[in-house]
Amino acid sequence: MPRNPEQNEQMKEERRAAILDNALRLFAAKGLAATRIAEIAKAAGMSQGLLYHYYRSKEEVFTALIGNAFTIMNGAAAALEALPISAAEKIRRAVNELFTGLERSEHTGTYHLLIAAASASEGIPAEARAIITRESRVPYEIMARIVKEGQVQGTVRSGDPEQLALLFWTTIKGLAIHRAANRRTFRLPDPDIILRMFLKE
Amino acid sequence: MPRNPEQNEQMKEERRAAILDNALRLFAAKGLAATRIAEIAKAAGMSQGLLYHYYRSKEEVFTALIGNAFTIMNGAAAALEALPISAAEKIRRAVNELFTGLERSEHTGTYHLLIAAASASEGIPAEARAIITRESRVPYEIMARIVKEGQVQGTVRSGDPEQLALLFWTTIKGLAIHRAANRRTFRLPDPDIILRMFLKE
DNA sequence: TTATTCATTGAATAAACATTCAATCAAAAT
DNA sequence: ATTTTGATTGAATGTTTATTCAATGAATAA
Repeated sequence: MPRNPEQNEQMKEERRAAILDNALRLFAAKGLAATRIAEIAKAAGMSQGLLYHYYRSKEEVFTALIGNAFTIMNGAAAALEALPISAAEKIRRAVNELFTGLERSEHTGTYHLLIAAASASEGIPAEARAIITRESRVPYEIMARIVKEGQVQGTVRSGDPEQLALLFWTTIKGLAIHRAANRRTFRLPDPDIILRMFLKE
Repeated sequence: MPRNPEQNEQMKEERRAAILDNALRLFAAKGLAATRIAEIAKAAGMSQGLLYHYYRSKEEVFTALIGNAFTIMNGAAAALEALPISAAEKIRRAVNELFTGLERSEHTGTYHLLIAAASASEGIPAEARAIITRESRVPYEIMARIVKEGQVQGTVRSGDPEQLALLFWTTIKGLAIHRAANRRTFRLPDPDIILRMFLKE
């Protein structure tokens, strides 16, 4: 409809966003193979044909989402690491912010679920697999550095930093997945229980 | 080939087992929708037609696996609870046995992954969903009782037993999924780190 | 007005796949 | 030997679904 260059560009962005938002929800809930292009298009309020005007295939939509997921997650992790606060405080804040994201049903929680499912799944697009291989270590590495820093500062428990970082993220993943499976009844546990694994008391 | 009644029955059991074993691996790796009946049949060493002689549909195979998963997991949890040992010892043993299962790539680990993915996924067969709804609380309830028992015995940390049980299982789930996504590089962390969440030191 | 440019649609196409089925085959019973 | 029984096969069927495409519409430029 619009030909005004700026408006046009903005509408295209909105279309793209509508596709990605709805695809994220559907892919996270049902997986790549079980999600129908027709569903995504309908949920995004457009015809199937138009969706193909914006993305070349279902796989391309999926891959775009995987890219976004890591941009957001790894960006947040990097921002956390850069904060001018103690390592122990970084860990506390990480748990609290991740919990807040899960509680509010923000995209973040859904992204976590998408990544967890995609990482474990064979048969995802090669490009998506490449992104996962390249990016998925980042949060673990960042958390391992924070742990090491905290051990130097004397506030974080001793133990292999990589193991502690692994447990940090797998615990979060486990909660995100459990929440997805139990949206109705899910209540977040006390963050202090998790922090016990990492912080001296 | 065989008409001898016992041999016949045994071969049928082997066929069924071959179907279920291979379907478990494939469903856990790719999900229900992305797994092809042709793949399962080929992996199980039989024609597609024969598979339909044993199960009416792909969904029926899937549902059978979900049933088995809970039979095994909930049975193991119940057996653990019944052991004549202290609550703290039960928790230690649970972590160790689950870790052993994960380490050895036994079925148990794959079942955990299957259940985690299936629970979070919409679009699984109604009967499978019903089994999940009915059975999935069991391990949480058992662990909550063990925690409560341990709190009475003074060896388990204070805190809402249900929250502690939730964290116990979501942490295990998170590790199982991470392992599935990183078979090559995965190394189990020190069990004591997890036990810190639950046991007094 | 008319022409042009793209977003947009919905139906057509073609491939993938679950499921069915008619035909074998091998053992055991007669 | 012949018949019966049930496992087994592989090709045929029909449905579902991703993808393509020819046609439409709406805004600007000429």
